[in-house]
Amino acid sequence: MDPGRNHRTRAALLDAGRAMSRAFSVRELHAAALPKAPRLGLTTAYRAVERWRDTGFVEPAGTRDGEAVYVLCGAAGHHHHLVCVRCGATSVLEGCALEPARAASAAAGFELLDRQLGALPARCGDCAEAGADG
Amino acid sequence: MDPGRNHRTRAALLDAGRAMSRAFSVRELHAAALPKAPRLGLTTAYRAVERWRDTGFVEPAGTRDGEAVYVLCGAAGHHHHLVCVRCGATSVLEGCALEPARAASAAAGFELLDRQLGALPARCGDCAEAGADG
DNA sequence: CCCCGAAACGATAACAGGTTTCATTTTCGC
DNA sequence: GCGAAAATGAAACCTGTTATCGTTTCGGGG
Repeated sequence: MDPGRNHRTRAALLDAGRAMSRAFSVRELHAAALPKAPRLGLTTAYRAVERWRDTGFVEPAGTRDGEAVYVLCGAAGHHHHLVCVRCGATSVLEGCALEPARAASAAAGFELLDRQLGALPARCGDCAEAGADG
Repeated sequence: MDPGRNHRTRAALLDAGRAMSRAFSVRELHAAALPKAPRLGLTTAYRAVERWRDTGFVEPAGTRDGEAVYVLCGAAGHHHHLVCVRCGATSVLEGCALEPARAASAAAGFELLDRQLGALPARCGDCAEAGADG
């Protein structure tokens, strides 16, 4: 995560991004970085996330209320994220729990694009207790 | 799929929907039904898909070029669809190939919401040949 | 066959997320 | 410091989707 030229703005966004412990939207990132970069514009937050996505620092985790959300992706090897659709809490599935699905897909003549399934919708323990069926 | 009151419009949309052999957007459905219902408005197509989704006749299959797309969901039991992200071709995975993933998720304290994974991104054989890596 | 209330329709406007534009500001190499 | 290159951010724009609202269509009862 080279901030490139040392723009304070970019550094503030990077700090805010690193501090994210759950799935976050661009708007949330913007709000989180705002205290450290008061004049931060939403456009720049979008550009930062775009760059992070290209470099693999984050990956898309679907949408929440119509907004695209992302998760930090520190690990390098093949893995998948579990993302609580309610609170955004995340967990990592090491290895490839989708291998059976991939095999079944191949049998059907399709190649499963599990790369695009980097984030799997789930419900965390806390939210399961808190109720609201789904 | 009760067309409810026999509105020609609704019947035309239903016919067009049934004829869809691949994942389709609302706009595509609208275009497909237009010949049989010349004055068909886009709003009505949106309403039809909404109703179909509520009744389980179709299910969301992600987005393509920013448009939400849907797949027919004839089968009733637990199953998943494979959807080619390139051409929209679909296939059905009977049974639950995601059971291992579900088990792994439970071990991490998360409940995998495989209902929300009704459509899995994939690449069909034809498009795999046709090239364009992904 | 005609009338009536209810439901569905469809043109338009409103809305929201996301992207693009472009003038201004910041940074880096000299 | 100085200038070029890159980054920033406010605002305009585009597009998919939803809400509004007057009009049309349907089915049933007289």
